Amino acid sequence: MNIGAIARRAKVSTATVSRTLNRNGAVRPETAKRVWRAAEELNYFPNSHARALVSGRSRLLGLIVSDITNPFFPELVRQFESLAQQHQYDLILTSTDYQTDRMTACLRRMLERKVDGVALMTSEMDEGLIEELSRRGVPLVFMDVGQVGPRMSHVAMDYANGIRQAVDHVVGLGHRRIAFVSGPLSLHSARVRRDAFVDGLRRRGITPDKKLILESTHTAEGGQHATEALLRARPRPTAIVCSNDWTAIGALHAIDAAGLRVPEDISLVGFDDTPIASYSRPPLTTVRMSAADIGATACKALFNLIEDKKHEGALLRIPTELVVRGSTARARRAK
Amino acid sequence: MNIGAIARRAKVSTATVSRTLNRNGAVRPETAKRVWRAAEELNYFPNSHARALVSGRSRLLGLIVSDITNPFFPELVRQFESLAQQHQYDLILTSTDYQTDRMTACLRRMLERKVDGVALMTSEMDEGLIEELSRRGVPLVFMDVGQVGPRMSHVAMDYANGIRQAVDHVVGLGHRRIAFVSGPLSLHSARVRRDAFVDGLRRRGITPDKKLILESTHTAEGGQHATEALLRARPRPTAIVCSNDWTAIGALHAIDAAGLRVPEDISLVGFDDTPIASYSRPPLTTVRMSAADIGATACKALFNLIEDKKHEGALLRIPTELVVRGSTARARRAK
DNA sequence: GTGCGGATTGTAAACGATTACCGCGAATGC
DNA sequence: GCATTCGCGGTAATCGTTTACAATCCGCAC
Repeated sequence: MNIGAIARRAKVSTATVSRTLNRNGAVRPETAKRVWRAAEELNYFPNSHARALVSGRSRLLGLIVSDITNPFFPELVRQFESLAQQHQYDLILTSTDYQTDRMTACLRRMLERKVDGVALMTSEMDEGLIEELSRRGVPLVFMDVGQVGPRMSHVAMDYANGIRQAVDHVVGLGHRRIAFVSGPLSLHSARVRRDAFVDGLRRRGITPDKKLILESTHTAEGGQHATEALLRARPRPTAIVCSNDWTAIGALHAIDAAGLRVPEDISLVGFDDTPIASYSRPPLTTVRMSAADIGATACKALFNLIEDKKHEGALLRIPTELVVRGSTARARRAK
Repeated sequence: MNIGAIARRAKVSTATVSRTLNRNGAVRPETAKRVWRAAEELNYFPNSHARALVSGRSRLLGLIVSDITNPFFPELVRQFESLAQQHQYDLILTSTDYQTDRMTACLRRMLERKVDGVALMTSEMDEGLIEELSRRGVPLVFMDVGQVGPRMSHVAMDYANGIRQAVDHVVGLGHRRIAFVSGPLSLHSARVRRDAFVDGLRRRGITPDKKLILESTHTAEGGQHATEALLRARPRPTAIVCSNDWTAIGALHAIDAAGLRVPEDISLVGFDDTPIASYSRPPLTTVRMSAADIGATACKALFNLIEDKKHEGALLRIPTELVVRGSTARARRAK
């Protein structure tokens, strides 16, 4: 069931079959009809490897994330895939699991598969292979951390602004002892947020207290442990900003376990606005960074790079927005 | 940078290069060394399309799910992908978004890409294309709904048993008016669970009350609405079994909004044991069906089918386990 | 009748690998 | 000393497309 079989059945050459099936080149309508019918009867499906081999384009897009299990990603992947599908592209999804060697393997396979473009949102990098991809003209879109260059776009998230919004919000509510539960500081994006927190506090005339800034793991467990530690501080913080919704959920548990209440005793702010934020109790005040937007933006950026002859990359900013729900409240008068 | 370039540089033929790089065929060590060095120097990466074209195998696996955004899937995908990666397979991920035409498109693309196997967990099906895949000898693994046959395995989840465990648990706690929030009954798996609920009740000598069985959407919103309706029933149910953790979360909200408490006033059971279950307040009693297990089982089943010469499919059962947490308690003495 | 041009269609060369088959020299057996 | 075997490596066919180029057909103007 290849193009040759169709050709025989329709009594034409393989060239004509190809022309018909791809609707390019001129084919007399009656000839075309014969070809279509033959293809139909033989249940023909084109072989994309053969196609890719000769055309040099695979209609394959690579998407590399660190961990699909992180609740932030599914919506991103969904949007990305949906757009890719609309444009008849297939998606190769890989996770690095936060390991550099897996990242290397991923990129290598992308190279071998001749993907038409790669979007990546991970902190692990393999500079060598990235450069190799770039050298071979493979369009790249970095999400989170990255650069802009020829055939290289960057979807940047405005973490700094988001955290600043969070800080302004709780400061505006009268809080002064404000804690921050950071993600692993090995991650660039975590450092950015931590720095933005410190900076946000200073802007409002508050001297950050090192003891109130804890490193954690971007998980509920991490948030829980960090918060347990924070609650032992004296005087206790009256507000906690978390670098992630799930750490906030963990914090919620720790606070609950300590017999305190959110938001009456302690205000809590999350980050990302994943689905859990609206369904925790109380619902989380959080900073929205739309994963769907990011996925869609990245995919479109990739298409632009693929089609654009000028090969100019772009810097695309994802805005953040403070979503006030029930986990923050006015600070109680200092005792 | 193809095999020919390496051949020239190492002053051998392309055949020798291929033999060296694939470590099959006999090549004198010194010749091999020259080839490796040339490959290294030229930064060579094999072209998988050319490979696939001649070998007929693509080292590509298709994974089709209905919606990656459903919190049950990420862990499944992660496990599947991880295993695939270990075996040097790449993953093409597609979502059907619950639409049959997207399913058709997905399967068609799998066919064109000559994937070595497809695993699918969706309710949408395209019998025609499935059969086409099967006819072409593509191994298939169905999760959830499906059949066993030549080159066709089925990873079956024991929904019925899971629901029965849930029912037994609440009945054991003294509940008699037990409600069930079902998923959309257009889904086979939802019907199975609903039927198992009815059956479980009967086994314990309780006549199911139609008014206490509501169809919903497998989302938090759905659970919330359904529960609001349930709470208006008189006498009120004292326990609610949900067909999904997120509907249970929605139920939790509805109950809270009504000024009632879980588990004191109403006991609540979820299903799946997604991460949210342990981090809701109270933590959900739920039926665990390990998504990780399912993903791993499916992937292994696929490998078996790919390697097995006998082409025998298998039926693999995923067990369920009741996880008792804080959302269920003894029924209060009937007033 | 001849020549021209546009519309169709065919021939064959890529694309980049794998591999069946063959050739050649050296080692081995007798 | 000759045949046989084995180790190594080259030649060329093959996988299923696309596409440059050439060939053919047809209508039409002269």
